[in-house]
Amino acid sequence: MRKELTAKGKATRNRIIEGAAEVLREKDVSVATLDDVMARTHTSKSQLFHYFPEGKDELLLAVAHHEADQVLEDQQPYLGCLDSWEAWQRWRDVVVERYEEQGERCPMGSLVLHLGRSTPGARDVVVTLMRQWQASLATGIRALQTAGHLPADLDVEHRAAALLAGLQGGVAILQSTGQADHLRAALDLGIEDLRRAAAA
Amino acid sequence: MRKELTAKGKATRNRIIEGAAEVLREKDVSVATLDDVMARTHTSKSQLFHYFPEGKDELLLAVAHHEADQVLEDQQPYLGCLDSWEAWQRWRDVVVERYEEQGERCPMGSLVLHLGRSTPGARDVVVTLMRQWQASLATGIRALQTAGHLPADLDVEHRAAALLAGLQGGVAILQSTGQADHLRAALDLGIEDLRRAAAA
DNA sequence: TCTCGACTGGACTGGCTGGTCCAGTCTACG
DNA sequence: CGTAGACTGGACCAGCCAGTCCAGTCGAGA
Repeated sequence: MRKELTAKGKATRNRIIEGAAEVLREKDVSVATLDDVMARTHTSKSQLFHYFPEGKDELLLAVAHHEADQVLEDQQPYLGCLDSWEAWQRWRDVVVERYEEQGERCPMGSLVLHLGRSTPGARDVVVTLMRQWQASLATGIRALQTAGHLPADLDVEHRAAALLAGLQGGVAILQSTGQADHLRAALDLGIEDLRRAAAA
Repeated sequence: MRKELTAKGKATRNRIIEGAAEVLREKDVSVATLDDVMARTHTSKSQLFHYFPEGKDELLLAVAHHEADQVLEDQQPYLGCLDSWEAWQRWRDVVVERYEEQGERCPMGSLVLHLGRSTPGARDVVVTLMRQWQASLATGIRALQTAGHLPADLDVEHRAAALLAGLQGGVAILQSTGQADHLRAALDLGIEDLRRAAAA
């Protein structure tokens, strides 16, 4: 990642990343080849290695970063303002819709799984993503607290963690079985239980 | 899968499956090769293709079946008798322990992800596994109902689905980040909320 | 206009790996 | 025994694919 990238160079680099992301949304990492990326982005091998000297893994890592950003962005503006029960409901709908549409393909998941521990920094992408995600949920819960909808002694982080786990699991099951029931159940009951905690 | 397998043949076939399972517990599917399996099981290529004429995918599918059985078996006898709050707690402990020990490697997950839609029957393995898993949880919740610990009008399947999602998500996060916090949070809050439903 | 270095094209290579083939051994059974 | 067919060994093949190399082109700044 040198600085000496021309505007043109930067554009090409981005085109490669985005093209690769598209490819990975269609086929699994283990099946996707550099040739696929080349075809999609109208670039040659030398360009790929020009912008990603470390080779495939470096490109894949860049794509992972790109996709991680995308994941959170796709939930906006809802994820950013979870300050009422209605807002939570809307967020739930968006999440369900997004992942139902995405279907079984999960670039992030397979990407990081594939890079694994071999590539330093791969794990960090997920760790950061999860932290940010959970932080957003926690912020939402706190917003409910300050609005007086939830008791102040609620263990916010614990709740947020469980909710995120349910969401992730729902998505995982959706991806491996094709059924969204679990995702819906996890989110609905997660929110419902939050409400119940309010009553308690 | 012909019938004409000698006792010796069966033994070899099983040795291959179990050896392959071991290999996949150490390295990802996309990295594991038939040579790895050969080395581990002291077999030759011709044997692999003798017992799995369809090649690698057929072997992998057999391993997936094997692993799916293993997953549920590892939770016994606890998963089978969730008839008291203490039993649920013990089950929780076993699950957490099992997956913490297993660490980031998840043969089932990557296996099915890798086989994907290309191999018919691959998805069925997960679907069946999830159904059985959820059924066991549902049975446990019903046991609590009949014991009078939970109200009779509780939506059992819905609860079981959400719990399973939380569990799966916790495992997924554990595997991709190395932290078991989410798994613990999901199970603890899942059970706690069940209890709260009892009070309601 | 000249020049340097960023940028691009595409042929080539080397290793890996799934899969094939055939020759040889063992074993259940008549 | 003997033999058919299950079982085993390992050499060999072919395709794929990441990565290399070099010969160019383009463009910004002196």
